[in-house]
Amino acid sequence: MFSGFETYIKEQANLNDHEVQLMRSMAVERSLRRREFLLQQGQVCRYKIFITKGLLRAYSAGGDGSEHIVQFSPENSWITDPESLDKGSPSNSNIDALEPSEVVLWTKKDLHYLAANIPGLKAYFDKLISRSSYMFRQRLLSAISLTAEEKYEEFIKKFPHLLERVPLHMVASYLGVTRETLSRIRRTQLIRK
Amino acid sequence: MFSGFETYIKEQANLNDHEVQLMRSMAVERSLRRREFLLQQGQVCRYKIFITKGLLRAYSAGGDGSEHIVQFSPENSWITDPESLDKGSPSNSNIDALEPSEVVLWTKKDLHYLAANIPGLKAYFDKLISRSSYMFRQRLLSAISLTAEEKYEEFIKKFPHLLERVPLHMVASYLGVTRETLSRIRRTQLIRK
DNA sequence: CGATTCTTTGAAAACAGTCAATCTGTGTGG
DNA sequence: CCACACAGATTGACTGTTTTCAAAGAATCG
Repeated sequence: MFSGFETYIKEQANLNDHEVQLMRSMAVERSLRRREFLLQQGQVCRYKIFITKGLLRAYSAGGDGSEHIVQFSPENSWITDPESLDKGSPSNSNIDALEPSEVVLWTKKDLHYLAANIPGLKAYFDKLISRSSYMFRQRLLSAISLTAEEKYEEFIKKFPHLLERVPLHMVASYLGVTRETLSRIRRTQLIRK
Repeated sequence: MFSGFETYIKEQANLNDHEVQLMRSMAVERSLRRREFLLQQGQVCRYKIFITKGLLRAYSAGGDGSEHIVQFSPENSWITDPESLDKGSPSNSNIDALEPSEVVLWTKKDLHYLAANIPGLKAYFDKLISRSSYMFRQRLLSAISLTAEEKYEEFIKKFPHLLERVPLHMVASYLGVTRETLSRIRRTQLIRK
């Protein structure tokens, strides 16, 4: 529902009531069933999505059955394919719901209008982009510098709550290892104690 | 020299002469010797750096001798630690010159002033941040989904020119494999032909 | 030239992936 | 309420890849 978003955005950005109403007037609310898609590889991404409830993920699927998860997005976070949305190019990502979810979404056109007319929103989006860039840079560094076990421990520290909501084979896919390897890492950690 | 930057920025952003002069008035020009540092791990990053000539890199060093290269920046590109610059937090990156280089740099304070007073520059910086975010996202995906050999081939396709300017052990460090592994990948590629 | 940096190679060990089987818990339909 | 299907997690045996360590061969710079 929109009210969840309203609460959130008022904490994060400096918007007056009129500005929030403007956002509401362009927002689309959707409920998602588990496994429901909001974007599939090859399509052009048309929305920027805010999650008010539930859990979504963005992932890329290889020709074989392999899936590589780029992002988990729980309630009070955003998800989209920024490059596809921005350029109108075909996405190489899928976005789907891991839990029954509630989302609010806007089209690119409306976002442009909103950002151009609500300075506080523009500033907030700028901050979002920066943060996401820092995060990917940091995660890339981890990917090229840490062992599988270290990556797993970093994941636990950063997202302790996610571990309880996401099946382990998806954590493995997020870390870039197979589910079997992750399972063995967890076993040796148990044994060591 | 600044003139190299001036040529570049006039192509990339919509700046009038007065705006370019404003940028010049706040710019610091520096010549760098090979191996000279512009930032070392633990310091707060104070500059955003434009390279007019030469080649710089940003990398993170582990307690052992390991180095992990996050970015190469040749002439007509930017380098900094965005998060450290932005937040004033200690950087976990080093930035140094791989070739004798010429750079132009600005402090955070001056950049804010410039971006706030030159709309075209702000738009250009926004685009830079987006691009860098797309790049890291893509590179992360490659890091968790490709084999070492595929990553090497992707690197060659994306930066054919860099291969001639960067020692192979640094390419290895950028890809997240050891120099020995990269050497063996290259050998099997030769044999296959 | 001499020193340093860079690249390659070999052999052994550590690590991660694959394939196949089993085990667990959950939820659904009969 | 039970039986069964299904998704998730684990395990073993095996294979393949990457790292590590040590050494030596090229290339480059001053």
